Amino acid sequence: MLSQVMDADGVAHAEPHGGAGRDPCRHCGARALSVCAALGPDEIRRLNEIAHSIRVEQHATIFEEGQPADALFNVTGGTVKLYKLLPDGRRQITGFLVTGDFIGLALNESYAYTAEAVTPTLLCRFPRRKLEALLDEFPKMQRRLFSMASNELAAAQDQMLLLGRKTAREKICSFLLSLSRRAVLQGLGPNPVHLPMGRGDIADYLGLTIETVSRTFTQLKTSGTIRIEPGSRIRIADPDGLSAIAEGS
Amino acid sequence: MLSQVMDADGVAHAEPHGGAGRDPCRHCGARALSVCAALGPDEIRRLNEIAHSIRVEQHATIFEEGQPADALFNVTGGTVKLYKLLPDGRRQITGFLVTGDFIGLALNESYAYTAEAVTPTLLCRFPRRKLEALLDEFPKMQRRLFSMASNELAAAQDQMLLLGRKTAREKICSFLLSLSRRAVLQGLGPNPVHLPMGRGDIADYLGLTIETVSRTFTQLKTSGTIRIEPGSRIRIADPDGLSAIAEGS
DNA sequence: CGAGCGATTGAACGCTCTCAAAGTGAGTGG
DNA sequence: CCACTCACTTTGAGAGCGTTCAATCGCTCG
Repeated sequence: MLSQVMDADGVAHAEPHGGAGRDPCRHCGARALSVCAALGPDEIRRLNEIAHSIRVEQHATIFEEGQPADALFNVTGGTVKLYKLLPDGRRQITGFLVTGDFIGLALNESYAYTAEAVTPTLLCRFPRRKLEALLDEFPKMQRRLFSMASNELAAAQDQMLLLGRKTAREKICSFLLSLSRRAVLQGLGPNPVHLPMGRGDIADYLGLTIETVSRTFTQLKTSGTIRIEPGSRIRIADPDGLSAIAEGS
Repeated sequence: MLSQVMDADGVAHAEPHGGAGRDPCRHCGARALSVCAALGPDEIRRLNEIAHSIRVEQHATIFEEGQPADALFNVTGGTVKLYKLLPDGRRQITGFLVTGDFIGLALNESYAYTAEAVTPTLLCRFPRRKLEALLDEFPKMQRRLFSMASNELAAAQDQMLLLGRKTAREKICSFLLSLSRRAVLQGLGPNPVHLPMGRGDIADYLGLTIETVSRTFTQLKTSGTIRIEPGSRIRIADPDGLSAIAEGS
């Protein structure tokens, strides 16, 4: 529904689209999912004052690793990937963010990773200084962000286990499971799973190559664990089998 | 100096060693490094009231993955490893913690990993409920913990890049560099680097096997990049070379 | 219908793992 | 004081999983 609107017109650059004075929060798709869910009306109003809604076209860069971290973002529609690069071009995607996710929880002076839109994306932009001031004023907001950072830390540790110790097949199955669980959190069904990103992105997220990702999908399809459906969708035909493989048993 | 004291006597189990009423903070080795560095006298006093100093012998488990997270810890001496296990025993160490580090920043209901003492260790134990209450009272403390979580998140992302995209040699060099940098933060010299953990722990931290870790050390020694010294110490003979390898160039 | 990009498939290579044995060193007991 | 023990580390040989290089397929969009 969101992507339909956004597919209709290509936007060249990030472009203000509401903001202070207006009321972008009122129709925000992330309202129930993100920081905002924990806030009172007064806090929402103050957040509203410093926030600007931003639209980003597919494949556009939101910010780059090493740039001064002037702003934080809340994803209100679409999918974003975060990645780090080695000098020779090897890439590790550290996360895919969807509606409700916060970009920039690692509140440092400069961005530790590049953020890029996987699909056309809507963001809510918060100037860092102003947000930090608000955090001092509203401990509840800070508490909420801290809690989100905690969850992200736990997810990062799961990902380390995946990257360091799982086989290609286990990685793919874990990935599909986590997408399925996330879809449920988003209020969607657990099956089939939509993969907005390409094979290359999946490979760089799981520490594999495109070819291995593709071969593993084929193999899971052949074994009857999944079915590949049109529109970048994968149906989990054997959820228990998928879970069993994902956990290495 | 600390380990000398602790090597002198074996302690069977975690054992209170100071706490409310006393003043464990006064002589705390982490005082200048940890949360406490950002706190005022009043806050320190209140922390002091809920904290207990704990001594843990080498190889003892501090808590296990999945247990209810009743307490958080601050490492005040020694080295601790955190790890996650797959059902078949494969292990991923997600971090080595030293003096000043906080265990349990992922403030969830249950521990997401097992914590185990690599060396004899001193900890400062905070009951979770009481600490959370203090956090509400002292936003500055919460801010500090949030900031530590942010840093840990950034470190986790670096580790994902390492696990997913670096070669064995690059992993080892990155590991040595990070230990060297950490030693400087601890007020020690950058060279030589002390490795309190065994090859197996290094392997499980870097997503390698013991044999590959050993072979890679030998190879770096042969190429003149490092020298292996007695007492689990490694001298970085060619810091620039080490950095170059670590970053993949 | 043709162009072009992403995905799939194939074949061969190589880095790391696995299995196995020898080496090393700290702690123990004779 | 020295030999023994046991755990850890190192070294060797061979195998395998995932990669690399290359070609084909198939979908989407002009």
